[in-house]
Formats: sequence, structure tokens, C-alpha cells
Amino acid sequence: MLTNKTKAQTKAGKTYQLILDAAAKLFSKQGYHGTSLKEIASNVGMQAGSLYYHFESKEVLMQEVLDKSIQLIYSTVQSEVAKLDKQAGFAELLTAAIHGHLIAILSYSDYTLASIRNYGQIPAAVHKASQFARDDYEQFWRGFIQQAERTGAIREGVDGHLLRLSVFGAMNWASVWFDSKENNAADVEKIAKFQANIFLNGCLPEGEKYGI
Amino acid sequence: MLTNKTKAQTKAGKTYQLILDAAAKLFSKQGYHGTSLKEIASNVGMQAGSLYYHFESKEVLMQEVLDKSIQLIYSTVQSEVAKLDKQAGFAELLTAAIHGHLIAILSYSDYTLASIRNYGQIPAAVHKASQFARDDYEQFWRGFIQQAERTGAIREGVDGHLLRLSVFGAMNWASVWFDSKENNAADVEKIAKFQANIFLNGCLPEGEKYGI
DNA sequence: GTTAGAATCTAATACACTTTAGAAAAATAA
DNA sequence: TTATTTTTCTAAAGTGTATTAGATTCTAAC
Repeated sequence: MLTNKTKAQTKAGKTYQLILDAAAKLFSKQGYHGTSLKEIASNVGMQAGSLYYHFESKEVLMQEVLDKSIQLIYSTVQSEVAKLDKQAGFAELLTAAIHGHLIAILSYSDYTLASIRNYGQIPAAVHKASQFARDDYEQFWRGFIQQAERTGAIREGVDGHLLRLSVFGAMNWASVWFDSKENNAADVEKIAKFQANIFLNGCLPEGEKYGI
Repeated sequence: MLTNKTKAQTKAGKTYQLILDAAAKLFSKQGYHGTSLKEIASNVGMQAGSLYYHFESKEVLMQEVLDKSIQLIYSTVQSEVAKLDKQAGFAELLTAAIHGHLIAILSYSDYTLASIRNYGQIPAAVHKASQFARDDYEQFWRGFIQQAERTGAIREGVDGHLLRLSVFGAMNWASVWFDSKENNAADVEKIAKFQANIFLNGCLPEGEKYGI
């Protein structure tokens, strides 16, 4: 053929995305095992069997959803961090990373919720496909926190490992209680600033310290 | 009959608990829809059909697991808080509550993981059974945080609502990465102290503040 | 308008699931 | 021991599942 369309322009390419979106939405709400191919197909106006023209199995479909989830998060975080000055310090970096992560998981919540909710209750083989991307993203956080530990941007005695896990927890949990119908982008920024503020400064009144 | 045994002593009572434990373990690992009654029954040496002598349906079985999960968490937190002096301040209270919550979700992780992982992907009717207990527990946290806001134990401008949700996120997320085979009770206490420390004091070096 | 290829549907296979009813076995009481 | 109750099993019903193969329809190039 003479016309040379990119994947996103072909009919199959568009259908592929529609299916992926529907799958992410349903996986996030009902879990992997609680969602049937018939239901996914129905959401895009197809019959269950027709999905197999686009995906080779339900497991692969889930793999794609998980993979896209990580890609969305990491790229959003990177674009937020890229806005910073070159000489931005740890506090600015942490704030930007939290903001990016929250934008991703609260705006593309179908994908990220599918990832968060189903992680741990899907076959191990399904995980592997997105493991590299997940490691990459984790390494990014490890990296700038470790540097903060070395340069003294973090208080002596604060375990960087536990800090990262706690920040992740606070952020990811937001995808459970945040209601994207009631809230908007401004609210996301408010949450991001709050969490960065708390993890940097704590919640005690200025000048007060407890137990250190 | 003359003998008047308590429920836990009867054969049925013991079997009931065994089934509940097996169900919690499997629900936590594979999710509600990913776990079959056959699998649960097999874990206690029974046939799937026999479960119906003890439970009227799979949904009710899940309800019991969710209910026990909340009971375990709340009672553990209460017993930790009860150890405090009467005039204990907000910082002590928060630390004790975090410790109790973490003990519960990391020690009885089958039940609590089943609750956390399946929340949001099970039929609404299943939720309702444990909603009251959940509300009670949430009210406990709301209560002492609101009081801290009123008395100035929390810095001006810190939203108590977001603080509670962030603390919950950091704690509950621990159930995802914490490995009870590798770690022990001492590690749980370490995590609790770390999280209380971070939420109270932040991670910046002493004397430093950012953005306030 | 014809034709090749892309996209979807239909219908069936094979299997797993929850739940039920009644038989069987085990435990307890008389 | 015998009778009764409690507990478990067996077998089946009915429904839903992922997946496949082949027929069918739609799309786009010529």
C-alpha cells in the first residue's frame, strides 16, 4: 500500500487503545479476576472473541495495562522534574516528584489503580513484563534520596529507604480515597504541596521537635 | 444436651475459625474473585460443598474476614493507646496509634491485607457489613487529630484531614512491601517510630524549614 | 466496482465456578 | 448398644469463563 499510517492512526491502533482503556477501567474497579473479557468487549461495542484479534490473551492485556501505568507515572514525574532549575535542591526535587506522581496516579487513575490494586494478586508471569520499567522508576527515587543523605539535605538518622516507602504509601493511597469526579487539578496540586510540606517539615508547630 | 460449650470449643466453632483463616490468607494473596471455595476448602482438608454447613455463601465469608480485620486493627490500636499516661500529648498519641496500627496490619497481615487489597473490588453489599466498624475506627483518628488542631499541637495551616489520610497511606502501604518472613516485631516498632518521627518532625535537618 | 485484506461475529469447546440436595459418616447422648 | 444429632461427602445443576476456528462483514486500494 502507498499510504503509510502510524499505528495510532490505523483502525486497529485506535481500537487497541479503546480496549486498553476499557480494560484498565474495569481492572481498576473489579480486579483482574473479577473482570471478564465479555465485559471489556461490551464496553467497546464488541464481542468477547473479537478481542483476540488485538490481544493474544487476557494476561497479555493486563501486562499492557501495567506497563502503560508505569510509563505514565514515570514520564509525568520526569516532566515535572525537568521544569526545575539545574541547581534545584532536594526539597524542590521531592516536591516536584511528588507532584508528578500524584498528577499521574490521580489523573490517569484507571491505569494506576489497576496497577496498584492488582499488584500482588495476579500471576507472577504478568508482573515480569513491567518489572524493568518499575525498577527504573524506583531507581530514580532511590538516586536522589541517596544523594540527599550524602549531602546532608536529610537529617542525620533518617533512613532514606523508609522515607521513600512512606512517601510512596502516602501518595499511592491517595488513589484509593481521591474522587476525580469531585476534585480537579488544583486539588491535586494542593495534596502534592501538603505531602511535600509534611514530609519535609513535619506537622509540629514551628520550632518544636519531638523525640529527636 | 447437658454440656454447654462455648462456640470456640465446639468442633464447628473450631472449624469455623480454620476456614476463616484459610479464606483470609487466600483472599489476601489472590483477591476475592481469584480465590475459589474449592481452594479454601482444600486448605482445611474439606470439600467445597462442606463449607456451606458453616457459611451461607462466599460473600458472607468475605464479610466475616473484613469484619475481623477491622476488629483486629482497632483493638490493637486501643490497647497501645491505653498504655499511655492520661496526660499524654498529641505526639505520644500519634506514635502509639501508628505503632498499634502497624502491629495489627503487619502481624495479622492475612486479614488486613485481605481487607486492604479487596476493598473497592467486591460487591457493595459485602462492604456494608463492616462499614460501621470502619467508621468507628476512622472516627477515633479524626477525633484526636481534630483536638490537636484545636489545641495548637499541630502547626497552623496543616490540614488534619490530609494528615490523617497521608499517615494512613504510609502505614497501609507497609503491608504491601513488608515481608513478615524476613522481618520481626522489632522491625515493626522501628517502622512505627520512623513514621511517627517523620510525620511529626519531617526529614529536613534540625532548624531547617522549607516553604513555610 | 472488484478484490484483497482487515476487522468482527458466531458458535462451539472445554473447563471452572458457586450452590444445592440427599446420602454417608462421625460424634455425641441415651 | 442404640438413637440422635452434627458434620462431611458425593454428585449434579446451572451458570460463567477464556479461548479457538471458521464464516461474515466491513474497509480501502486499484
